[in-house]
Amino acid sequence: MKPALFSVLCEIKEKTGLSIRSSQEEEPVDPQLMRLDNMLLAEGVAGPEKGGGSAAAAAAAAASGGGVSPDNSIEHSDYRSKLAQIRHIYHSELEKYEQACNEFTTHVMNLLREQSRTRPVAPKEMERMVSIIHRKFSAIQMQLKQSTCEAVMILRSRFLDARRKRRNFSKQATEVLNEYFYSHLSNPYPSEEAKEELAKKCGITVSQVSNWFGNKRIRYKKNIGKFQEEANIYAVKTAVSVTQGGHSRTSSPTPPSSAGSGGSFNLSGSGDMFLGMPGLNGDSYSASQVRCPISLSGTFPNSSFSSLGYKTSSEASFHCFTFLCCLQVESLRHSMGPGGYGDNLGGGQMYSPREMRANGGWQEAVTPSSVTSPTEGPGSVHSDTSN
DNA sequence: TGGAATGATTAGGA
DNA sequence: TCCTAATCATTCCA
Repeated sequence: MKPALFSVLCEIKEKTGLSIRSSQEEEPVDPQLMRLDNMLLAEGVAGPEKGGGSAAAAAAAAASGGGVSPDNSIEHSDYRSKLAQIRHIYHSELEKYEQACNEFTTHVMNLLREQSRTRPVAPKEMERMVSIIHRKFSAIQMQLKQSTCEAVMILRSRFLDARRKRRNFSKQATEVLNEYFYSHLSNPYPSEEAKEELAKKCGITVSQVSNWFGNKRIRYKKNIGKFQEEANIYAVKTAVSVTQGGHSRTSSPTPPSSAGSGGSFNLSGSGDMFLGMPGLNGDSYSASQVRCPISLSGTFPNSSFSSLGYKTSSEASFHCFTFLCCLQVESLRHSMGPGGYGDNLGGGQMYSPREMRANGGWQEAVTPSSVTSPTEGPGSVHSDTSN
């Protein structure tokens, strides 16, 4: 009687909702769980340990776009160790979770088996019970994954924040950048090649060079007066370096189209601008170059002259002025003759359309005030032939 | 220690 | 993609 009753009960159970419910249990994989899994995999927390942390660190470094600083390796190792810590905690928690899940499932299965002696427990019912337990545990697993992801994100943001810490460029680097800036004041938009050259010379990245020029342009434009003295110093420096090292070139300047004028960027010589040889940007005489002899007297600290090898400011002024007179003649010669500056700029050696646009905007805002001399007279030179 | 200087980041535009 | 302009965050210096 008992077995017969048992089998009938089983049959009834089969026919009722149980079968329906079991079909409903075939749920698709949770998309959120998938996202978390993917993220943990990408961050190197889940999946194979090999290269995970370093790959993520490298990715973070690449994302920041910063240069290679000596501290980078320290920061990377710090990031890696923290990530490894998170990974370790995650895996140990995951292990605990799996263990608990298995233990609980076994426990419930045992209970059901025991109960099956007194009431009908179908295999499907057992399966259903197991899946319910697994679902409950997967919710916990999701929480674990979520908090792990959060931890990684926090670590990452901290790592990137730390990378924001800046170091001032070396004096020499700033000097090089300023030299370029003031010698190309009419168009302070270095080409890609010039940026690379500057970056190499300064020991910084190209993007840092771009940042520097971006900041410099803005700050110069905002406060031209403040930068006037600096501009003068660099103009004289450049003039001196050219006159002292290249008088022969001054007396017989290389035509703008000649080899070497546009192709290579020579910072130390900086002859590009003064010798009627456009630099990489096709620059000719810029505002700063023209301004040089105008505001020399009175505005220069004596130290800047002595450091350049002059005894007095008037000596430097004279030297510079004489030089610019030669320049002026050359300028006229080039602008009138075929293959002069017009040709050169038209050829657009290093001018990109963007640069031309930007240049226009720059000159509109900057050139008038910087070219205008406060002291009109014999020493006053208006030779902005770059326009 | 506060303000200036400066490198980096971000949003929006062309 | 590069630029400007604004802003942030850090470093430097009197």
